[in-house]
Amino acid sequence: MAVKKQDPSNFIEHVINKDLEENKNDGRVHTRFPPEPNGYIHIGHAKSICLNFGIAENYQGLCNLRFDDTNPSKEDVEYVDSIKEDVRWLGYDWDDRLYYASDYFDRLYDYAGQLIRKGLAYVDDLSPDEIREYRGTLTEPGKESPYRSRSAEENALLFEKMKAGEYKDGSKVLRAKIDMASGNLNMRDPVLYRIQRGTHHRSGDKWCIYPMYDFAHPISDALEGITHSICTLEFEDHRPLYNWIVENIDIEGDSRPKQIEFARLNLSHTVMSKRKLRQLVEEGHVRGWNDPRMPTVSGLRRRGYTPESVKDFCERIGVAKGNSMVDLALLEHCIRQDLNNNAPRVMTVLRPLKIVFENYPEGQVEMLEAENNPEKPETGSRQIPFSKEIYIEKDDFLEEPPKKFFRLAPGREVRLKHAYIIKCKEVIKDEQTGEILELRCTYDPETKSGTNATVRKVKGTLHWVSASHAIDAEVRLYNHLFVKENPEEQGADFKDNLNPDSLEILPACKVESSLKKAAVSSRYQFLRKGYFCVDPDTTEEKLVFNRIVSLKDTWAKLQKNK
RNA sequence: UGGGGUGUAGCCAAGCGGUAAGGCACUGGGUUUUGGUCCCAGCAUGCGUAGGUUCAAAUCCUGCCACCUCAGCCA
Repeated sequence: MAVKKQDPSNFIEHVINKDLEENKNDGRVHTRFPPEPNGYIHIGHAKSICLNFGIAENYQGLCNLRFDDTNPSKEDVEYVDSIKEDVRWLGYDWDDRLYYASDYFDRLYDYAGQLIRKGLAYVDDLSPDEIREYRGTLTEPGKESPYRSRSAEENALLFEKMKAGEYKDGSKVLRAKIDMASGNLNMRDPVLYRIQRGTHHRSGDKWCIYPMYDFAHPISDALEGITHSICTLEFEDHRPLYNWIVENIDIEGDSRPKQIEFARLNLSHTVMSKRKLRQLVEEGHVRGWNDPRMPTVSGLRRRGYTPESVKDFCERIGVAKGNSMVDLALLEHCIRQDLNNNAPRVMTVLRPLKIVFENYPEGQVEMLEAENNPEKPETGSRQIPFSKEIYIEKDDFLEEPPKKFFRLAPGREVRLKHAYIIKCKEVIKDEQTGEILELRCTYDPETKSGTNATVRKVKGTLHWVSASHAIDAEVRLYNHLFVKENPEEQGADFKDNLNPDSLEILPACKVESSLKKAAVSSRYQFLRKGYFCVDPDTTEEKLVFNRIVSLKDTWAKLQKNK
């Protein structure tokens, strides 16, 4: 028995509360997530998954996973496997309620027979082109097919022969007999079954006729006892048809599922249709469905997003009926918040610049204590080596520092995180190119972190790694996949807006040695840089990191606004 | 031009006749050995628009405007 929610958080929960008050569905709440296995799911699907499974959780109801696999020409087990993995990764469980529309093919066929006997469906011999012509237009009514008035007996026989494979693909269809003059085109005798030979990923070659979505979906819902069938806005004008099917078919039990539509998710700086995502994959603009730049669930996972952050995002964006475009910055906020609390900190240098300490003894190494996560003191600390030669970040040094630049410059002092205050004495350059090769600095032994002498304040603190102890790594920086907020605006080819700098590979980074055995998929905060995740491309010889998201950077913002 | 929807801040989004929640973004300030985090403050005399009803309207009524969506034997 479902429990009414006290604080309905969107219009769908209001509807459900009302149904519960009115004692509909014996007090049950039962939803379903019904993907077609014809591609990898993306964050828009995640919104639907969180909605459907979330409602089941909120109301102590149930949510099924059902594959809507009524079109063998487009579907494949590869996709059903990936979808199951992705739903599980998000943290949802369908228990024993994994269904396939194809499981219902026999019953669907029988229900079609029921409609035929009631005189509510007929076999039509019109060609696809003719059906389109007869359908009329948005403003003019359609006209009835000459085959519309066949007897129930004849229709039953014809439909049986369709099933038996006696007709060519596309030569006949089964249509509902509704209203060719309806203002809603979906009600102008919609096609219920088509002849389409092709091996189905589950039923094999058993069938040569397949039910259409509009016929299979409401019946599947009813058979599973779904109470609230949640779908996206473009199905709004299919609702009368959905109801027509449910009302004209005698389903065992008394289930009257209700279709409710909400607005699909649009995210800025990316695209969200399977067709376009497929195009990016097939034309090689990305490295696959799980490329870390893709908004697919598998892409987000490889990028390093946590399921918690994705679910948090789905909750924050809300559920409504107005088309909207959510700012990618909100997704980034969600993962930053999660990882700020949970990711261990490490020091890495992405673009190394060497520093030699003139006053540090040759060959000496000392171990310094570094906290693992200031947000979680209980995670303790580790020891990191300090020595005569270290690397700092190239852009943490400027020969001619502008105002408000708090980092290193000739004659200036900064603190090295967890270590000492240092001073820049000399800049060594390539005589030919003028390129800065290394810095000569001194360190102040009185200023070791954690000692009393640390009362001395300097404006800037830099991260660093000991040159001889650091290990090499490749770091992949990701930026927006598209340069425009809405890549598909005004009919422009979305691919023209692809960001040429969406992937930046830094092959020669220096990372602290504690990362040596970092497990694939583990996440870290690279101090002052961002959150990073070990990519599966990592091998014994080569560490590879993905940047999940940068840290907020007010200095960079200042520069940009100038 | 027919049917179905939607208009609340730069972006999402609550609100359901009693005088505009919250989040993101943005802007100031404080703390800080991460220019991170955290904290504080600011950010719609206004709810597409014009009328009407009411003591009282984002909420109810009427007209208008804008945008989305539908003419697959896809889902």
